[in-house]
Amino acid sequence: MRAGRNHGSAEAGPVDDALARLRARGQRLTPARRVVLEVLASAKGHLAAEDVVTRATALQPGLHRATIYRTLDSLCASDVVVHVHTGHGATLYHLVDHGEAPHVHVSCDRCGGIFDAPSDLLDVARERLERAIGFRLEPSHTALLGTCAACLATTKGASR
Amino acid sequence: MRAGRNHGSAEAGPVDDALARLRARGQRLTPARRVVLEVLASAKGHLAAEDVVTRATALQPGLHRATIYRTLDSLCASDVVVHVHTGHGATLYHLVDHGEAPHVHVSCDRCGGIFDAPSDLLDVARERLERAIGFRLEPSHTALLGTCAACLATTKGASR
DNA sequence: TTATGTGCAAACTGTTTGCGCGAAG
DNA sequence: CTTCGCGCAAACAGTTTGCACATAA
Repeated sequence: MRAGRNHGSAEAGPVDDALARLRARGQRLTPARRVVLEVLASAKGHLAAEDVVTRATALQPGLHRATIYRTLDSLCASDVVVHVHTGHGATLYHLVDHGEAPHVHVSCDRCGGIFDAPSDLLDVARERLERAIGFRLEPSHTALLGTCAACLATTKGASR
Repeated sequence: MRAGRNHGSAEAGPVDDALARLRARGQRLTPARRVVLEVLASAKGHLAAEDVVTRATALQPGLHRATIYRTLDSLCASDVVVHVHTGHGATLYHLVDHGEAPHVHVSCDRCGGIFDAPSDLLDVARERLERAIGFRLEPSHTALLGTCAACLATTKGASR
């Protein structure tokens, strides 16, 4: 019998799971946080703070921009949510899914698409940096930039 | 007899060298561009656009912010200057030094410091990405994030 | 009851844009 | 002379902050 998607705490769903971890941290359990977590959980992907604002205020009108930024901040501080810098303006957020392998993010310069890559993608680089200059690389904190396959195909033939 | 710093076009200095390449591109040769190139050349490092604004307007008062952003843009388009996204707000610019090996940038989350790493640091990652999802990685377009040796030392003992 | 989160308005950083004048080629 | 760059003001995106009030614990 394989565990399937049975991980984290007690099969309660990612939101309740996250809420539980928040409470364990001594954090307050507010409607705003619940909503933000729900948005992140249902998005199943990477959202910019502004996207979270849009979706969260749709679920709960009156919820303020600033609150959401602060909420995302505190959720990150509690390791319930992680953020990725993309190089293009917006920081992306997503729920930490226990049981899901952490991954590295890759972003296309042209279409802005975000792609997931295996978490060990930067293992070699990490070790080299550590050894060479004592730098501790945080592989999933930055999205790597480049051009995705689809965009490359679009430009096929044009050298530049 | 070794070439020493004798590279690029005719030992004219990086600025004139860049200006020559600009002209070759059919680009106009304006005071603003000259000044921006001088700032970048003398900085010998990575400058945020705002830093360039400060230094350039010091050299030539009246030079406008917007002009500098546009200038940096066009210099990048002409491959005379390159930019790096750091994840923290500001994009960094530096002159393309012919003869100098291109390098990857690494940035410390805590102190914001920028460090150079060998250009082949991401070779493995680049090949894996290409093979796996056809993604063409641009290794020097993003700064990798993490914690530098100095900042790690500062926190020595504190687990978090 | 009390520390902590929230709503609101406003500021702030980094960057872009439309417009008309001016200067490089 | 014509095209391209420049100065200016203004807007823009993304995010942060100070303050007073509300509320989870």
